[in-house]
Amino acid sequence: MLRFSKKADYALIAMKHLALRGDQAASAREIAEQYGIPVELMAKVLQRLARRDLLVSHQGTRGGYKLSRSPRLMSVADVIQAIDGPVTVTACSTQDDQCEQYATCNVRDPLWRIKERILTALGTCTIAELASDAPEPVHPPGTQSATWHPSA
Amino acid sequence: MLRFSKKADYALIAMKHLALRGDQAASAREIAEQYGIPVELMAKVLQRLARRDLLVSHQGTRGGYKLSRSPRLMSVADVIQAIDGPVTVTACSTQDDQCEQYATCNVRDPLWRIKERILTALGTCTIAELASDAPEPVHPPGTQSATWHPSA
DNA sequence: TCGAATTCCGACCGGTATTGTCTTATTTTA
DNA sequence: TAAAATAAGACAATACCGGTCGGAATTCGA
Repeated sequence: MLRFSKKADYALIAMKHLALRGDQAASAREIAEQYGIPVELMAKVLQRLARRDLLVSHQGTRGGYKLSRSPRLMSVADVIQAIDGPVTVTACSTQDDQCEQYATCNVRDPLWRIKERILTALGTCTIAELASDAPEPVHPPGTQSATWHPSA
Repeated sequence: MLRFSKKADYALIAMKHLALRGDQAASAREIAEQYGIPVELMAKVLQRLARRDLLVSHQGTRGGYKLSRSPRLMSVADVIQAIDGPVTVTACSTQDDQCEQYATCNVRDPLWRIKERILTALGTCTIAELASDAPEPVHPPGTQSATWHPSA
C-alpha cells in the first residue's frame, strides 16, 4: 500500500485551499464543509499544522488559518511530517528502534536509501505546485528542495 | 509514517537471501529461522511471491524456493506490489475508487504524480542491488527501470 | 509403498493504530 | 454580552495487520 494517512490527505487539501486563498484566512468549518470532511477532524489537523508553524491561527469570531509563509517555501514532505511524524519506510528507519529483526536484518541500509529518495520526491513538490497543479520545471535531482528552507 | 508492511519487509529479506543463494533452493523454514521470522508467516509471503511469478517453488521433501529470474530483472517495486498490491499513495490513486472526497478533492492529480515518482524510486532499485548492498550507478532519471522487464 | 518434509490455502483471532465524535475551555469580534 | 472561532483532551468505533492454526496436496527417500 504505502498510503498516506487520511489526516495527511486532509492536510494537503487544506494547504492547497489556503494557498489559493492568498492572504485571506479560512476557518476550519469553511474548509471542512467545502470538501466534505468532518469538521472536528479538520480542526485537529489544522491545529497540528499551526503548532508546527506551517499555519498561523487567529482565534475569535472572524478568526481562521492562513499559511505562515509563501507556499513556495513549503513542501508536501513538510506537511506529511507535521501530521504523521517522520517518514519511516521500515521500523528500523529510525536509529532508536525496537525492531525484532534489527540484528539479522539484511536489507536495512538499502531500504534506508530508498527512504531518502522518497523523501526528496516529497520534498521537491511544493505547496505552490500543488496549488497551481502544474509540475515544476524538473530539478537536477537533489539540487534544490523546498524542504530545506534556509530560515524558519 | 508511509511504512512498508512487515510482510513486504520479510519479502525483501527473503528475496535478498535467495539472490545470494544463487541457484540453490531454500525452504521457508530455513529462511524464517535465520532471520527470526515466524515460519508460517514467512511461508505465506513466499507463497504469494511464487504466485506472482517472482519465485519458483518446488514441493516435496527437498523442496523450497528459488528466484524465477535474475535478480537484476526484479525491482523492489515488484516485490512490494506482489505482497501489498499496487502502490497507492491515497485512496484515490486507483481509478475505480470509493473515496468520499473524490468529487471535491483538489489534490488528486498532483499526488498521483508524486506516486509515480515514488514508484520509479522503488522500481530503479533491483534485488541484485539489494544483494550487493551497493547503490547502482545513478540512472538519468526515468531512463531505465528494472520494473519494465521486456520479457517475463 | 510408506512416511517425512515441504509447499499450498483458507479461516480466524487479537491487538493496535486510525478515524471520527463529543465535551469543555478560551479567545476575539461585533 | 452573545456568537464564532480556535485549543485540547477523552473516548468510542472500526479497520487493518500481524500472527496462528488446521488441513490438504505433493514430492522424495528409505
